[in-house]
Amino acid sequence: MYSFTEENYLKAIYKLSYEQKQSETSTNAIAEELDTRAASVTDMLKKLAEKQLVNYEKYKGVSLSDEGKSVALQVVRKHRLWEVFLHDKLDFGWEEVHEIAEQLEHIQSDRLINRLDDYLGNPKHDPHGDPIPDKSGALFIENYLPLNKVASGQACILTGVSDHSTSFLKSVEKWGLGIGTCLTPGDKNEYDGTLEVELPNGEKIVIGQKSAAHILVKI
Amino acid sequence: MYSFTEENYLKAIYKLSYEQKQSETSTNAIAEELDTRAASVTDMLKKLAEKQLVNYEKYKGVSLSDEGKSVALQVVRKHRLWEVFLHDKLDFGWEEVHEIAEQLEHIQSDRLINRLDDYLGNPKHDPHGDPIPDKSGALFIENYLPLNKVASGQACILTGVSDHSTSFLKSVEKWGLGIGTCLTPGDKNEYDGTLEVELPNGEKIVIGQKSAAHILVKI
DNA sequence: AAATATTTTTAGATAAGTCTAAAAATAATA
DNA sequence: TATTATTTTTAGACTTATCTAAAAATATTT
Ligand SMILES: [Mn+2]
Ligand SMILES: [Mn+2]
Ligand SMILES: [Mn+2]
Ligand SMILES: [Mn+2]
Repeated sequence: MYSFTEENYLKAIYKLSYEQKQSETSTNAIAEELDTRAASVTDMLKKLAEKQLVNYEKYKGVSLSDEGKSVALQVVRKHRLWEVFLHDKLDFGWEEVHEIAEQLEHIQSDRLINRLDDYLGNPKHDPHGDPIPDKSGALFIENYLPLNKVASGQACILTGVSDHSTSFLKSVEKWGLGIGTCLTPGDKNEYDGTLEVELPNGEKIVIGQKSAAHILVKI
Repeated sequence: MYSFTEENYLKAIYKLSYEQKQSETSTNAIAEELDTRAASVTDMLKKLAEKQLVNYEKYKGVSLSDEGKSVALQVVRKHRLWEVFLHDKLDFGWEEVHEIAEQLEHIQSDRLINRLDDYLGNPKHDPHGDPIPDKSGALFIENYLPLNKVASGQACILTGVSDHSTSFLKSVEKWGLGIGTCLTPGDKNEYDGTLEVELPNGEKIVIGQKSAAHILVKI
């Protein structure tokens, strides 16, 4: 239906709008997200507007139309379900699944993705804790809290990460943390920003401010 | 490494060479196999020759180089392993798997395909009975016999099909046949070419000459 | 061998997606 | 407000893959 490239643009616009918490996003932001040039983005935005997938006015930013958002959510659904498959069935680490899912998310077959969903047991989250849209594109959004906002002594559960880079995911794993781990933040070093965190086994680890901001938890 | 399109051309040349039992194949045959025009094929053959993937001389046909054959076999491996996944794990019928595998065969990740292979239990054949090349591209070719060449009364086992069209596969299924079914050909009607075949439960079915030629068996 | 038919290749165009460099619009600063 | 900086768009070119129509080469008939 829509090309590989069109799907990637729609997904990028969706992601940026979501992260920036506003429906409009900019040409430059899209270019950076897709590792391409602003001129290429402008060209594509014109095509997407032509096809009514985005609302676009020159110099005034762009937002997804209903149809565009629906396509983007289907791509996100496919991406996250394939990540679950790679992680749960093929034993790939959570730092490895994203790259392969970037390719698999473009396979066109509703029947395939719905059967995969069933085969995986209709998971609600991907290996990074991100929610998986259902068949109709509905997404249940939970407001998770970054660990650095949690009060000292307040026990909480790791539910996701907001940085998917390999280096960050590997260090989270090295600390012995993963989705579902119970954490209790302790003392914060006001000088260098590091945070002490207690694990269920009583062990205490120290993590930097930046890491604490990308570890999402629920209380 | 190689584009979607390049992979499809290499696979087509491999398939035609294999079917025609000679390494050389023609521009027109490739055009028909890929549902494109002869002029497009000529253009692509020049590019593939440039990249040393095929041996090509104007007006003299084309054959795969060692590297080209290796790429083609990897694509075939991926195609057939994905067909097994779709059939065995996601319960797709053998008439449905090919179309989806045409997309999945282009996913680039050696680690993925090798893990998938292990996950599926290193199958030797796809749902149509076709052999699956191993990691190194080695293919164990068995000489199966079309059912119409089997002597009357000689029991044999269905091991594959040489036509993958939906209509044929559906009719084979309707007769209650599948990979592994034991068959005993009986009387052949010399007038209309139909063949009587006995099944393990004693039931007798009648199939046409064309179908009998596309049902492969071993004795 | 000459005429005809078929196959294959070339020539020139088109579409999708990308790029650089320059121009235009908008935003920030003095 | 005028100047400067940043962002965005246009203009024109390039790549990959495709097409039609015409020319060239090869194969088949008479
Ligand atoms: Mn991902
Ligand atoms: Mn994810
Ligand atoms: Mn197939
Ligand atoms: Mn097959």
